[in-house]
Amino acid sequence: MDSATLSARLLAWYARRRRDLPWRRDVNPYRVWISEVMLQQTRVEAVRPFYERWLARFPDVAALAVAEEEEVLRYWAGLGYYRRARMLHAAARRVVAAGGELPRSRAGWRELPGVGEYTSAAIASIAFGEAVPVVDGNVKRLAARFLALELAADDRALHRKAEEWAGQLVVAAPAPGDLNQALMELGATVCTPRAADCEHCPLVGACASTGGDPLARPLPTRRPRWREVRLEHRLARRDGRVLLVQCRESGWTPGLWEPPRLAVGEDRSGLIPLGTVRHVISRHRIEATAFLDPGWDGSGGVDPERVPLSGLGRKLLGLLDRA
DNA sequence: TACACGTGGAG
DNA sequence: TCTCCAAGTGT
Repeated sequence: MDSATLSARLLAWYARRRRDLPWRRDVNPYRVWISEVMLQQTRVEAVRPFYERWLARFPDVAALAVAEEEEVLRYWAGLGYYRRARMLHAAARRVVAAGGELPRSRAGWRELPGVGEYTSAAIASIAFGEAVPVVDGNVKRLAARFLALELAADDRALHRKAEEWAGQLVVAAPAPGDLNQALMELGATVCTPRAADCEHCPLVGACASTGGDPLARPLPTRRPRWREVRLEHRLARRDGRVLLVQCRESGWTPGLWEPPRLAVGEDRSGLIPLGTVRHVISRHRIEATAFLDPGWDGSGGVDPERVPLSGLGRKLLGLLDRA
């Protein structure tokens, strides 16, 4: 089956089955940009509320550029991969400093911090109709199954094959942005990692995995080993304020806030064990024990509503509320 | 280049 | 409970 036919099938399926998502209403380059960055390695359902709040507070690139980083991070807190927010903010400031016009081409977008190979192609195709393929996890999975490629998800060879395959489809499509979104939508809803609903797939028959075992591809990747980490934190509260410190630039969640860690060997006399929380960051499994410091003099106190809390910080403060 | 970077949902 | 992994990017 030729690319034009496949593209037409995908577009027809997409027109019928596309989900109603906030960033698919009132499409403009800024909104597409925000949605694409939020969606990096993040599920649609997780993004939805963050996107709505963000757009209400930062409706355009100018509003984002003039905001303080602390507030930007507060609107991102809970979404994860916080570097995305800081790069988004830096990019907005750069755009505004250069006159306020957002780029109109893939190459222009690619120069902005936080906008890589995938995101530049997504924005250029969706917001400007540029016929460039997107290669995300969905497209790679679809390509592996459609072309019956015995390659692992993290294999660069699969990335190249997927780009080539999607490239043929997107140049054959009258609406490149919709074609790209159709591929990703298909991967997210019909041809998922753990299920393949071939009955409802517009590519059934043309796909090399039809009647076979689509779930066998792409091949499994090797996982990095978990690292167990034990931490101890000092918690204190006084007059509605709590003891918080800002995470270092070199840490897991730079710029975010959490209760300070107890150094190894630090004096624990006078501290009361509050409990333990578990938290996962990247490949680290953290077990954090909280100690209440009833003698805190209030110095360094922060209103927890006013700063972006790390996930671990949020869990630790939860122990404080129950104490 | 391999690795670091978050979080939460699904099975 | 546990593993996998989601519309990636930067170093």
